[in-house]
Amino acid sequence: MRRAFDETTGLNSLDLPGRPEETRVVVAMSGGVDSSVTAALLKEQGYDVVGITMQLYDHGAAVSRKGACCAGQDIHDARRVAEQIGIPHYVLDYEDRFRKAVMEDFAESYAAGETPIPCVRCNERVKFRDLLETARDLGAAALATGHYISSAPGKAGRELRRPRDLDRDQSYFLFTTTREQLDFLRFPLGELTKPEARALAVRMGLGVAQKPDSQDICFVPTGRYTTIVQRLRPDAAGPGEIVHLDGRVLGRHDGIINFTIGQRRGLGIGADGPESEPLFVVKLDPARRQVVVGPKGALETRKLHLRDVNWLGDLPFDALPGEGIDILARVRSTREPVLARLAPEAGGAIVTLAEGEGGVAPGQACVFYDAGDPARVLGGGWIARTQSD
RNA sequence: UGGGGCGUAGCCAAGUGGUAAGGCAGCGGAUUUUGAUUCCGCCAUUCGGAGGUUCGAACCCUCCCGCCCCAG
Repeated sequence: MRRAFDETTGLNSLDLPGRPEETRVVVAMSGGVDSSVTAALLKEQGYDVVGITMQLYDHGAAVSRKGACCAGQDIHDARRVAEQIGIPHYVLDYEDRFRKAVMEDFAESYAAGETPIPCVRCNERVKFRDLLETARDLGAAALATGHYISSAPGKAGRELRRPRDLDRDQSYFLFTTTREQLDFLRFPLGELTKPEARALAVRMGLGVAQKPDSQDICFVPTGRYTTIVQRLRPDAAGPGEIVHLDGRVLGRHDGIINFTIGQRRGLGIGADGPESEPLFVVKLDPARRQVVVGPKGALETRKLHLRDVNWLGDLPFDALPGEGIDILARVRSTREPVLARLAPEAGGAIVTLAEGEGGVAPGQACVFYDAGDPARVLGGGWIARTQSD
C-alpha cells in the first residue's frame, strides 16, 4: 500500500485531499478476511475508519453456514474485528432492500428462463447504492470495500481496473459500477494478492484470519437455489417437457427454474442409440415451460445482444463508431477476457466474439476490457439474447 | 405354438470357453464469491430363468419364460 500521506501533493493514499486522520472512510465489513484486512489496513494508516456491516437476509437460517456472508456469525465476526482494531462499528438492517433488489430479482430472472447474477445485483443495488448513501450521510470521504479490484484517477474521473491478483479478479461482478460511484469508492486490496491479504490478517492477529473464503450464493443456505425461487415464485415451478432441438420430446422436467443454458447434469435422459452423446440445455422457453436440449456444438455462441450497458470508456458510448471497436470481453467470471467487437445497437449493444464460446446464458453479464490496456475495465452489459452466427 | 432373430446395470452397448469394455443417465468429490461447464472418483460377484457339458461358461447343449420379425 502507498504511503499514507504525500506532503507535496497533499493527497493521502486514497487519492483524497487531507491527512488520513482528517479523512473519514466507511468500510463495508462482511465478516470475512478481505474486508477485515481492508479496515485494519486503513486504520493502521491512520484513517478515521467506521465499519458497517449490512444485515442482508434471514440470519437465523444462515447462522451455522460456512462460507456465507452478511448474516449470523459473520456479523459477530465483523464486530469482533472492529473491536479488535479499535473502530466504531454499526450493523445496519438492509434485509428489506436486499430481498426486493436481489432475491426477488433472482427469482424473477429464473422464472423468465434467464440465469441471474445476484452478486452483481447486490453490488449494484445495495452496497454501492444504499450503503454508499449511508457512508455519505456519515460524513465519509469514501466507501472502501474488500473487493479484489482497482481504480485509479483517469481523464474523466476514476477508472476501473483489474486487480494485481488476477486469480481473484472481481471485475466481472463489478461491471455495473458507475463513474459517480467510482469517484467515491476505494478498493485497497486491489494492490494485494489473496495470500498477501491473508498473511496480513495473520500478522495483525485478526480473528478471521483462517476463515474460509465465501462461495456460492450467500442467501442460499442449503446450496439448492431452487428452494428460494420456488418460495418466491411458486407459479414458475411447474413441470414441462424436455424437447430436443430436432423436435423429439425426450422426457419431462420438474420446472424450468432448475436449468440454465449449458447445463448438462440433471436432465436424466439416458442413451437412445449406440453413439449417443451427452445433452446440454440450449434454450429455455418459459411460455411453453420447455427445456430445449441438444449436443454440445449447439451451445456455440458468437453474438451477444446486451441491455442496460454500463459504459466506462473515455468517449461517450453513443459516439462509438457504427462498425464498433475491438475490446476484450468476458462472459463468465472464471474465464480470461477474449477478443471481441463491441458496437452500439438500439437499446443496448452487440458483442461479436472472435472465437465463440459455449454455455452463454441470458441474464448473465458480458464485461468489457480495453483491448489496448487490458487491465482497464470498460463496463459491460446484461446478456439479453445470444446468436450462434 | 411353422420359420427366423433377440434377451448383458436405469438406457445404449462390447464381449462367441478363461473368469463382465465403453458411452449416456445417476451419485460423490475437486475447481468456482453467480448459474453452468470441466476434471476426478463411484456405479453388474454377475450376463431372462432352471438344468447340463467342462478344470473353467455371458459365451456350448436342453428345457422354460419374454420380446420382435416373416409366414399361415
